[in-house]
Amino acid sequence: MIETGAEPESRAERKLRTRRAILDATLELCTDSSLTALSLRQVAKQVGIVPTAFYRHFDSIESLGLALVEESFDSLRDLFRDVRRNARADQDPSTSSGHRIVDGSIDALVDHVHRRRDHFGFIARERVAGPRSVREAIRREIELCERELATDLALMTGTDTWTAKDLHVLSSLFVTVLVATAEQILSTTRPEQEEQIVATVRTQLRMLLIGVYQWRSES
Amino acid sequence: MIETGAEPESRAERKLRTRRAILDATLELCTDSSLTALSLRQVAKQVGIVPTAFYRHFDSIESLGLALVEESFDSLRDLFRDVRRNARADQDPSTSSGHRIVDGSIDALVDHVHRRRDHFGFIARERVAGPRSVREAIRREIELCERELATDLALMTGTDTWTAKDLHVLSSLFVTVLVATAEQILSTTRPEQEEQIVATVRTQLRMLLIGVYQWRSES
DNA sequence: TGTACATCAGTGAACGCGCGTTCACTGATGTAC
DNA sequence: TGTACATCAGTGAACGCGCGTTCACTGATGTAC
Repeated sequence: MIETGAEPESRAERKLRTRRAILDATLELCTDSSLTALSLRQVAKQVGIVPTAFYRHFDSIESLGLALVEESFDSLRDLFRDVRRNARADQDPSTSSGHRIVDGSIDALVDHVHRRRDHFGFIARERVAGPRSVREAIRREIELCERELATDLALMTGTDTWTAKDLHVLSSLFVTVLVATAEQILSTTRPEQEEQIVATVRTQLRMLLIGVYQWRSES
Repeated sequence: MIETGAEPESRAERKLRTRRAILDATLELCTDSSLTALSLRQVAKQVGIVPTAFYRHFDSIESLGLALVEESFDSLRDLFRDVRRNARADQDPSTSSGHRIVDGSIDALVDHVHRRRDHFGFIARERVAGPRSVREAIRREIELCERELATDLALMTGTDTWTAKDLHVLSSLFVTVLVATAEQILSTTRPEQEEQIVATVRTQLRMLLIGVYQWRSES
């Protein structure tokens, strides 16, 4: 086939593009309010298709929600990857009490939340207010993240004597603080307020790290 | 007037009773899904009144939501009062590293969350998924709680040299963990899972307390 | 105490509207020969 | 390469239903004299 200026778009490509548009429209439409308050017709209207065309892509708003859980957690895992790379490149906790790892992780968090407000907002909201199946899917993904982070923490200096249980306990606390911080960043638009949030969480993690360095697991 | 067996109910009393029924019906109907997905007609049906009678009590679902924020935070303040009384009765951190205060506070949390699942669930959900005005009202109330807790923390042994800022930072971390724990308790029905949640948060707070006892505020 | 009037919580019909879902369809793209 | 047929993303009419809100109303409770 001879290449022409006008790109030929296959049926499959076009379908994928519409699917993408549905996902984007949904993220945009539920920035406040939640999936459970969103109608199929609103989504179709935003995308520019007739309501019935929606069914070519998803069974229901709920299954569309499950697809959004998957792609939102891709964004969350991107953040985790950045944090991990950051921490590996900066292994000198003895002199800094982990300050640089904390600062770097928070910077990464802020950066990723800004870049994907839609995904992080989606997780924060639907985690408690979405349809049951969506809430459960999010809970499962968060548990995966906690487990993953726990194995990372085991590689840090100072945690070599910890039990697996204690590692998971710490991991879960980090994830809780991370989620709460993301929620706070998302709920403000004023930069000086955001700086305050960041300064607060930085101090919180430093306080916590002091405890971590002193902690000895009970057999 | 002569007292009879059948109680005479004034118009005002009857109105209050209906108002109460509307509040209760709303809490029950939105245990999953959120206020924004709730219709005035659903509420009226549950209460057993005609939809238009709703307007005798509230302008809209949103203003009904604001009333529920107030009464839900009454429950939260009850919890805070219990925790405070508990902590005051048990002032011996030197020997226990605050273990007994932590344990007592967590017990109080679990107890109150069970007794008012509806109120705590309402706060957790509408905090991120409610109508804007409801979200804002909840944010304000939580900030009040944080400030209140900060002044309580100032009275604890060991924090006498802390800056006001650091006290608030710590207070906000406690509230974050408290909210997250309440959310987790609410999302499970299996007792053994709840024990696990409680054990986890107990360890988390103990780790944190070690850091707190070592913390020195920078001038 | 009795009467005449005011108040107001709750009623019920009606409205226009957006909802999810069904169904038969169109017409461009893809495939088999 | 050309033709005949299959696929299938998107269309558009139609359905019965629940929505918020309006309006004029009813009848029990409350109040003034």
